[in-house]
Amino acid sequence: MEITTFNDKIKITNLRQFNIGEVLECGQCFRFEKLDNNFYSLVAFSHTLFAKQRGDAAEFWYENRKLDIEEFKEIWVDYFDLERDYEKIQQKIAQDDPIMQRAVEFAPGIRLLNQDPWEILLSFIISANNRIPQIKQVIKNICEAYGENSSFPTPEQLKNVTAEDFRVLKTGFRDKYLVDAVAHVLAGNLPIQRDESVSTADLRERLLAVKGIGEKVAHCILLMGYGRYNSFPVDVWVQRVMERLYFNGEKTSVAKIHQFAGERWGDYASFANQYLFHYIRMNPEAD
DNA sequence: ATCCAGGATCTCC
DNA sequence: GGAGATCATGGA
Repeated sequence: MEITTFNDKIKITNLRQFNIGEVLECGQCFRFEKLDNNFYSLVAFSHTLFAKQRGDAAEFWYENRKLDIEEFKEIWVDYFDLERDYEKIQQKIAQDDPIMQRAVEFAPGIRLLNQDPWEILLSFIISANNRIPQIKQVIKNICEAYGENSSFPTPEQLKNVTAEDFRVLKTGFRDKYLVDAVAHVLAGNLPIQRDESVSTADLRERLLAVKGIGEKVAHCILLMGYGRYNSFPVDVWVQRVMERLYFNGEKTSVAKIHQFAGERWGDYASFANQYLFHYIRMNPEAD
């Protein structure tokens, strides 16, 4: 991977295991728009980034100002998880596993984004029993209503927002859950930056104490917000693909699926989860 | 029109 | 622990 700059853009060549479309559309993030094939805009850290890819080369730039190499390395290399060896991960999880091999080969350009825990917290509360286009719309509504320049609002900025206020933004029955999440963060019950000194078990307990966060959403937040890669969210899709392809079509409890994922994939379970989720969602009849 | 969505909660057993 | 009803919203 080589990073260079030209005009006011960043150019990366020799990109491996990275596809901007697969990264953004595999269900892990919500603030992005597809502008054309292999051409997207996305919002993170109060910045709108444009990204265009062709083969193993990609360009990244801002709309109104220069994106230099220092800033790209400071912010976006970590965000896109570009320093992790995904070739090794893919080999490891797909070894002696033809099912996982197919899932990886279907979208080998997936990367697990390092996203803001606070934004992920609210986003995945909103995701419960919801569709992705609607999740995106609700998050956009919240950003435009309370964020500075339509960036994701801070806990402070949501301090006095009521359930009724959220309801206007089309959150539906999740309005009170969002109020509770804001309160938990403002009370200091939940760290809103990645803090490796807090154990995953402790974080999980703290998350489950928030109304609207159950087992599945907690795993999503641990995975995408806090980077705890042994997390394994089990939604209807993952349950379906696990039962069909790993449990011989038999109905299986979430606890048993967690045990299986932990034993088979360990600290790479989250990567396996993301490949599987995207694979079954794009190929509902897959075997 | 009825069903359903990357679920969670409440109730009841 | 598990089964069933309910929860807003909007698209098919």
